[in-house]
Formats: sequence, structure tokens, C-alpha cells
Amino acid sequence: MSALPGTCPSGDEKVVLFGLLLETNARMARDLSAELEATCALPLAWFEVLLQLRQAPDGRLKMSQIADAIVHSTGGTTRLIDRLEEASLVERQLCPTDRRAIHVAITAEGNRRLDDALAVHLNYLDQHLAGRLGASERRSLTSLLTKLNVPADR
Amino acid sequence: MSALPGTCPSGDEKVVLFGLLLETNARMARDLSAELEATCALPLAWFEVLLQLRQAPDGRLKMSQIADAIVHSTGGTTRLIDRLEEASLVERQLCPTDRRAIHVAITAEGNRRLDDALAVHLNYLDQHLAGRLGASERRSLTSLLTKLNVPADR
DNA sequence: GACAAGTAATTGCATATGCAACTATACTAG
DNA sequence: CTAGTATAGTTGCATATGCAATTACTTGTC
Repeated sequence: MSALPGTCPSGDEKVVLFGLLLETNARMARDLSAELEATCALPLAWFEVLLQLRQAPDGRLKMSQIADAIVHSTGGTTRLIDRLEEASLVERQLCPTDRRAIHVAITAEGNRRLDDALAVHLNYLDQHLAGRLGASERRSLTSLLTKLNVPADR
Repeated sequence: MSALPGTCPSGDEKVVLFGLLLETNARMARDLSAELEATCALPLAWFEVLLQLRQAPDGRLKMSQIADAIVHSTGGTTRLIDRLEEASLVERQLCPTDRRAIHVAITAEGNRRLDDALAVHLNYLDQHLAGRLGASERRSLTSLLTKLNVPADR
């Protein structure tokens, strides 16, 4: 009413939903990030990388795969991996079949730090995810987000 | 096996769901951001602020309300509003009842730019939201995210 | 095999952001 | 009314990130 509802669909259902997605994500990421930082001294971005590496079939990924998985630019990923390597949590390895590519592998130290962080993370999720959504709701949410999470543009 | 699955629940259903939330959000935000930037020269963060202001009862919010709504630190919000004000899209106004507080109001120019951006935004959402989720799925998602989007910590 | 086009990662630069310290104002208790 | 505490916003500083240009390598074509 206050802003010409006809011309300005700021209250549109889809707009509200998208805003809710942004806000919910930001809130949870910020809270979890603070908790990881406080208890494990591990930035959320580092945690994401280590998690991706562990989930990878052979515990290693190429730079570009990491960039895609965590939705960073390749430049940003280079610097992020620089820091992780500096902290001895991952290791750059040559790719035997493509000399342009770099394999990033998690180290023993990285695995240890990830275990610590996972404990904190799981505790957080028990409280803030499982505490608010039941198992079937979580399955629904997973299904809905999967439909939205389309890699490329269209 | 490569990482002691028993001790390392990296494939835990909740962990996967949370990762999916992060990834979906990042992907959509990045795509929409690029589109807004390209077509309207309006950063996503600016769009978020303008949208919040329009949705506010009287078209203005205090700094701290904005910070909370868009999940930024207060320091970050100060700078963000600095830039928006510099671009004449918002205006700082004194609060008559509390001299510590600042009212941020959207300007006519801000409203115009927001209208442009909303058109782009709605088009994006038609493709990427409504194109992938039906109306009842969107209602479900809204409901689920609402349960997760709890303002404070506990 | 040589050249063109494509791909992987890195770098320089600009910018956006958070944290902690600080200032100014408001509230509360005595 | 004064002192102490809480709150709103801003600032200095450090850091993380994206974009565009660059380098190095690969692939496809003739």
C-alpha cells in the first residue's frame, strides 16, 4: 500500500521466498562460522574445503572442482588453498595426466582438524537443524533444494 | 574407508543437507548478483537494502534493523549505507526520539532503481524458482525455511 | 608437427566485509 | 542529579573475495 503495490511487487511470494533463503543461509552460516572459529579456529570456508576433500572418492580434488563445489571464483580458490596449505591442512600435488592441473589432497593434520570441526558442526546441526525440522521435513528440504541447485545458468 | 567412515560422519544426512543449503544459496546469489550487476549496475547487497526499505511500514529503517535484516555486522552496514547514500539511493535522517539512532529512507531515485532491479529479479525467479518448483513446493520451502530462520542463537 | 583455440591455475588490483575499539546518547538506580 | 551501564552508530585495521589479465599447458585441425 505504502509503495504502489501494482508497480512494485516487493511483496511477491517468490521474492519473499528468495529473501528468506538468503537470510536463513546467512544467519546459519554466520552462527556456525562463529562457533567453528571459536572452538576450532577453523574458518567456515576452510571447513567446506576439507569436507569436500574428504567426500571426494580418493580424498583429492582439482582446484577447479573445489571452486565449483564451494562456489568460489578460481582466483579466490587459489588464495584459499594457499592459506590451507600454509596451515598444512592440504597439499598441492602434480597431476600426472595434465600438467596444468593441480591436485589438492587433505593431509593427516587436515583430517584431524576436520574431525574436530565435524564434531562441532554436528552438534550445531543437532540443535539448529534437527531441533527444528523432523526427519521427513529434512528429506523434503533436501529434495527441494536439490531441484534448485542446478550447476550452470539455465 | 579412506577416511575411517565410523569416526568421520562426513556423509551424515544433516551435513549433506546443510552443505546443500550453502551451495544452493551461493549459486543462486552469485547468478542473480551477476545479472543485477550486468543489467542494472546494482550490487545484490544494495538491492537487498532497497527491498528491505520498501517492505518497511513507512519506507525507512534504523541502521541496526537493516543490519539484522540483511545479516551484516553493524560496521559493514555503516559502509554499505555510506555507498548507497553516496549514490543517492537512500538518505540518512535524524531520529527525533533517539539521537543515537539513524533513520535510513529510500529516495525517489532509489525507488526507481529498485523497480528496475525488481523486474530483473522477478524474471530471474520465474526462471530459476518457479521454473523448478511448483506453487505448493514453494509454499513448503517457505515453511521449512521459516522454521530454520530463527533470529537469535538459541 | 605447427598453429589456433580452449582450459587450468595464478596474479594484480579494487573492493567489501567483519571485528574490536571508540564516541555519543539513553536508560536505571541510588 | 549523578554514576554506572547499556545501546546505536562509526572508524581503523586486517582479511577475504571477485574480476580481468597472464602464463602454461592441452587439444583439435590442417
